[in-house]
Amino acid sequence: MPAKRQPARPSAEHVPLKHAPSKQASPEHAPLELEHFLPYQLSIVSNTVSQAIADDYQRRFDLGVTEWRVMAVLARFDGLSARQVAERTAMDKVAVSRALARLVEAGRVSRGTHDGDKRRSVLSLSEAGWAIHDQVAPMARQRERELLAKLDGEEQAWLERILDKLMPPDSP
Amino acid sequence: MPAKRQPARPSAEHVPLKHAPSKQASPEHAPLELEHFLPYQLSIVSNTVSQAIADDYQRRFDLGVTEWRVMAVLARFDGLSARQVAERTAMDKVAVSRALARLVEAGRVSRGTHDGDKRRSVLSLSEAGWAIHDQVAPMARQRERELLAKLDGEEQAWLERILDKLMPPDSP
DNA sequence: CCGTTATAGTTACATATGAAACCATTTGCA
DNA sequence: TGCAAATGGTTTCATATGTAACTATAACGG
Repeated sequence: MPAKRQPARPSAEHVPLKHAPSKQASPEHAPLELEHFLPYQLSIVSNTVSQAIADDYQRRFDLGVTEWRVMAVLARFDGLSARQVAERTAMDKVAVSRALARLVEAGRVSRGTHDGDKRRSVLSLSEAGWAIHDQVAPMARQRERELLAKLDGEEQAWLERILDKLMPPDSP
Repeated sequence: MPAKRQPARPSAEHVPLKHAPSKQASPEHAPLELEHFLPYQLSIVSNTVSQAIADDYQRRFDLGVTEWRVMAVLARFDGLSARQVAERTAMDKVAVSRALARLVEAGRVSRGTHDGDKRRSVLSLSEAGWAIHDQVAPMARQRERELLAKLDGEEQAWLERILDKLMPPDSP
């Protein structure tokens, strides 16, 4: 199956290579254009955004992303168990366990035991937890707005719709 | 500043809480709906997708995501230096250094020294590297197609456009 | 009832990742 | 020139994260 010839790849620099460029002009190596490869783009955009947001509260409150996520769901659903938190945050139970350890230690979350099932925990934001939450939540929203500001209204609507479709069908 | 009353949050379970739910019905705690929070969605979708793709080649070729990215850019741009690879992959130089260490060790990338600047390296995929590349690239594309298959044509077009806009303005 | 199996959560280990310190070389410029 | 500052890369260390093993409790089947 004779291969279709590729246009010569751009050579990065006009510099004589010391070592052989292996199969430089060889056929069929249709290379990925990373910067237009969807999973790559998603990863970049996601990391950039998350990083930007996290930087805000990370240092200021000594609060990790995972911890923040846990707090966010406890703000909406009081009294969840660790497992339920895991479901709602798309984190695995180990991550949740660790986040909770820190949060409880810091007095931001209170942990009780489920009546009638001593395995389960019953989790709530404490006063201190709420105080943090009420500062971080607006910051997060603000960052989201800044991100969306790069798009016009139509694009924003589509993005919302598209992400909803791409989200794995988990959280109830 | 007297607060606007929130509708009572749904209580997670119909179970008596042992410990006080702190400020259960307290006002003003407008909680984030994580599952509609853009950065969160991006993170989930991105991780899900990357994971799915990586699983394919990770085990089969003992090839990490970072290594694959390096290979992908070397497939397009032969003879790059490590720093240039870093730029093109949005990875930091440490990550690139490590990825290269493994790739060179595995004989998938050959590393020379730049004539006239002994600090710089000159990188190329080796034969073995190309062999891997030519197997992985189609797999990656296939996964991308599967992801896009969840969207109709119009949505696909918008997504592409939107991601291009959201991508940080780096790679030349 | 009692033993098996499942579930909630934690711990331990191994690997990944990021920041900063660290060489070597090159560049800029007094 | 020659020396301070910058650049390319690697190493080190501290932290994060994932997998598997483990503990405790609960549910199930005979």
